[in-house]
Amino acid sequence: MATTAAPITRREKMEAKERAILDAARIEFSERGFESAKMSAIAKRAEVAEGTVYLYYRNKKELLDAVVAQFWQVLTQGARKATLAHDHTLEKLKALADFHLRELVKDFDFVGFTVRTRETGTLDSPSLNPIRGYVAVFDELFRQGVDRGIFQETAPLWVIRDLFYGTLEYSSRTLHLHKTRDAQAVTQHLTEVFVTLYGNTKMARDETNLQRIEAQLARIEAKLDARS
Amino acid sequence: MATTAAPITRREKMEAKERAILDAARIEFSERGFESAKMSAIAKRAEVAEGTVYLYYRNKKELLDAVVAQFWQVLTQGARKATLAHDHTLEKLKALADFHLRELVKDFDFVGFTVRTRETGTLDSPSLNPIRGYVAVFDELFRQGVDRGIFQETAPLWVIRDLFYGTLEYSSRTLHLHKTRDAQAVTQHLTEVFVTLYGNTKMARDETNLQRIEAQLARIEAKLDARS
DNA sequence: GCTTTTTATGAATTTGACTCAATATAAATG
DNA sequence: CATTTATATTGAGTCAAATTCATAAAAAGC
Repeated sequence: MATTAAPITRREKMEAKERAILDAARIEFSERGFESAKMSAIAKRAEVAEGTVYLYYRNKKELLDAVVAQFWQVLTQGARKATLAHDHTLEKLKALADFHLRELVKDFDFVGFTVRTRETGTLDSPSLNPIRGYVAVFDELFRQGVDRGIFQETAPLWVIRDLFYGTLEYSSRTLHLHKTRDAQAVTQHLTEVFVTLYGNTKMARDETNLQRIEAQLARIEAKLDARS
Repeated sequence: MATTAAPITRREKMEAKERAILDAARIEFSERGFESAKMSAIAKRAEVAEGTVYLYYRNKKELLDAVVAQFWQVLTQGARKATLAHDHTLEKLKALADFHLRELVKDFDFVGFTVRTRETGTLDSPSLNPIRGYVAVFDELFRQGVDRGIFQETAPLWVIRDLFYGTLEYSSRTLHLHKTRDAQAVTQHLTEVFVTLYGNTKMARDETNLQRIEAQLARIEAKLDARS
């Protein structure tokens, strides 16, 4: 037991310390915002000296980037889990929208932090990768919808994706400001938007229904005509 | 000449100084971003002493808020002008979307600055008023569309508004990152979205379809009646 | 002109991110 | 296990930049 229970290698120790710093930073940034957050406070919370923080993260901005990256990684797991709970593409989409909006409203500060990270990040900056991973959840979902014949790609995928995430991000802001407004109204509308705009089913169903009825009516009319 | 040309009152002098500081701040913030912008550099550019800046603006953050407010005021004027150039509601909407997206991509830094301002601002913080004024341009436009029978309010106005501005803001970010992508694809799609989602046309088409069927049924009914 | 009030100045203060020489801890070696 | 070597940690010290404030200049009032 002794040998297996306490095999605290040097690496494990450092990893634990890194996690402690990252956790402390997340709390400090969330509570006070980027500017007001003090590196000294983060160090104290993580129970390390101030200088130690700089052994793990080059500077304050890089520490924020790491916190933001972690946030999106956790979010990606949650999103995957939320969508997996459903079978139908549309239900998955609704679940993703609900999940995304709820999390953004809850951890609203991170929207601002993320914008800050994106600001400085270039196209290939690694700090954007976790966000790409998150965005991929939607992309896969939409592609699956296309494969299943539920969606049609009437515009470039990136345009559709920006409509989805853009609407949700902006809405999270107004929902955060106007606490009384109903988040359901947003996601409900957004799924309707997707059905109407990109959905094959409704249009197709309407059309075939119409055609079927008209054909039937024509047959009846012809029969009646023939009889007279 | 002398008396009329130089009636520089104390008030006018101060207002000129305030404008000089604001202009200097806008340039400095744009060029270097909020963190890297130096109050000393702003003071030097405005040709005042460092302490003077603090007579007009409480601190750096408040100076940024003032710059952001001015940005949205100027944007509002531009948006009004851009929409006035058209008669039809849909053309106005397209013009507003084009204008908005173009300006956001051009002065992309201000998207970040605005988020920062919104972060701290509460519901009644005066720094949000200029943004409200800007948003009103869209609201008026949409209402006009409803009045003219072009649009129907199938969802709360704020939901529709968030879809409009959210999509544009998020898209400005991706367009800024991926320079090759086409802004037209966004605004084009967005106007189509509005026609499809909130336009009366679809309903109208459904109506004529329905009328056609009803007419046919009426004919059949008449024939049946005639026979008996 | 002289006094009072308002506005401007920039040196001094303060704050907080970041550095680095000194120290502690762990691994390697014999 | 003692000794050397490598690695990790510390926190006092440096430095840059926001903010303050005693002092000076300018304007207004009389």
